[in-house]
Amino acid sequence: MTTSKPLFAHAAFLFAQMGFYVEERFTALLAPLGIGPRQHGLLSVLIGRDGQTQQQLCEALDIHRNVMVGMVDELEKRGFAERRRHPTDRRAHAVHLLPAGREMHIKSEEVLNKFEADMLSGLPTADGAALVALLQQVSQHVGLRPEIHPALDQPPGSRC
Amino acid sequence: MTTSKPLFAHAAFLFAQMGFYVEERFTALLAPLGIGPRQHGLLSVLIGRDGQTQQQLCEALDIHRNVMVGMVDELEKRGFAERRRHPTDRRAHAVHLLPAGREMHIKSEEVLNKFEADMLSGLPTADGAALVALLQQVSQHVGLRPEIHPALDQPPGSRC
DNA sequence: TATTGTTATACTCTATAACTATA
DNA sequence: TATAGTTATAGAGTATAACAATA
Repeated sequence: MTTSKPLFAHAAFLFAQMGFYVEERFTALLAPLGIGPRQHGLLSVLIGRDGQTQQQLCEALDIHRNVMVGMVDELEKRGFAERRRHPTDRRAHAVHLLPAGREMHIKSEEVLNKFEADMLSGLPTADGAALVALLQQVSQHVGLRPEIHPALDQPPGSRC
Repeated sequence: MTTSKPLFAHAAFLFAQMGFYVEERFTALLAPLGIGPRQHGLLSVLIGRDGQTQQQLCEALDIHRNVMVGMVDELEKRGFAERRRHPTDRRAHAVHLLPAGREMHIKSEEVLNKFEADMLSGLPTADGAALVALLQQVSQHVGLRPEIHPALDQPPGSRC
């Protein structure tokens, strides 16, 4: 049997296709705010818990520590967060949200919610919820931790 | 109301997360065969219809024509396909599959099917089918054409 | 004048490695 | 010796523009 399904019938193709679409579209929608998807993700993690070290932020978002430097630099430059001395480890920085950062996160999450509503508006609401639930199950089943974006997962040895 | 859902509850995050995962994992699984996901996609399109021009392949996969040159170069180098004269347009090349290309496609599709089976093995089969159906609906609703990977969609003016 | 395929150049993103100051 | 943060350099991938042959 070698009838070779078309790409559109493949779950993997659909995942990759939707992944690229979301990345591209969300980037475009956030552009007027002057931030990108990763900045939004970083703000979200900081909203969840303030004062984390850059290392912890790296692990939460699965981003390399070299890249995190630039991301926190930009948060500081925009007045969204600031580096403070870590209470117990003088090597580390504690990254703290500032009011402007919280305001920006509110705006970017509005953009995100509207984007998702539009994206799923072709489906009955029950189906949209079912889709999210199924996605969560698959994500968990393949070993992706919540809150983690597997952009840089393959380096065999060390990371972050 | 500003309770800010965690990232893991967001459909957009889950799509992006799964998209990266699939891209990365499928790349790793294909590596022993010496090809990448895009090569598999190109073979799939050629299986569907032989002798298309590079331009048509560009449109089918939404890949820039400059990139397609290199991709077809590699197909030729590996003996998977060859450029022939187009029957009616002497500017164009007709890309034809060779037996080795068909064999490679069989192998790479086996890899893909096994990968997908593993990925969805945590779900009841009915749920897996439902997930694929929902993904297709959403993909179509947001304007993604079947067989098309929106990697390079944003350039406002021309493309391909 | 527009289109197909091609090549060259520039730019972005990321990976690797090294360095410092602490632990 | 190992870790947090930082910086610099090199590589992969992609976009832009230009070109020759043909429509």
